[in-house]
Amino acid sequence: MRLLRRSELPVDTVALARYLIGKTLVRELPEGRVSGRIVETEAYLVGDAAAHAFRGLTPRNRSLFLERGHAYVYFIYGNWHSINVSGETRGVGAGVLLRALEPLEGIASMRLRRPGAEMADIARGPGRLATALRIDRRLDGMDLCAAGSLWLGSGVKRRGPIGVSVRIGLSREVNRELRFYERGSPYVSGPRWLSL
DNA sequence: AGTGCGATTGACT
DNA sequence: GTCAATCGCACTA
Repeated sequence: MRLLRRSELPVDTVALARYLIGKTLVRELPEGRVSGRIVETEAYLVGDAAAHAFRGLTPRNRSLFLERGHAYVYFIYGNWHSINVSGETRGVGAGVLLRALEPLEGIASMRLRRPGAEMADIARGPGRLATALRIDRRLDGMDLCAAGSLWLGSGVKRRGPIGVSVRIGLSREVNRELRFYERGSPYVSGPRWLSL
């Protein structure tokens, strides 16, 4: 597993959302490395009414406007964090929501933060993923293409077919098929019929 | 200054 | 399957 270079990331948010399936998200913690294989993503595009960047740059969403490959971490529902990877050039607000991981390294560490969770549930869902990797707003704006406490790594296994569906949990733009997932993976979130 | 709600989760029926 | 929890942020006035 090696650090992905920014030049390897597609210069298009939809292409990036597909590209990230099968790649890894790596978190370096004092107790050791925690990592997982990305199995589910959603793209949030320019002009997309469901996107946090839709109404322009604000203090909260500014990381979405960074050069592709930076982290946008936000706090939601008073309890959870979610992480996006910015997807366009500097000044353009778009990103890829990371929705689920297949745990690879540091599973014991993840379990400490996800007590009682079944293996498949440890990082299934954006809030759970962030909890498992101890991701919070302090990591907002971090360059994921640089060695540090959070970074994107190359793929570690052969990739299965990628499925496409509508995005989960939205009240706007509900028909756009911008969710991508690894078919057959037990680590993918959402209702089963969405992941066939 | 006040209001409404959200890219969710976990507990409970 | 249903639903409350919980609070930062954007928007209105």
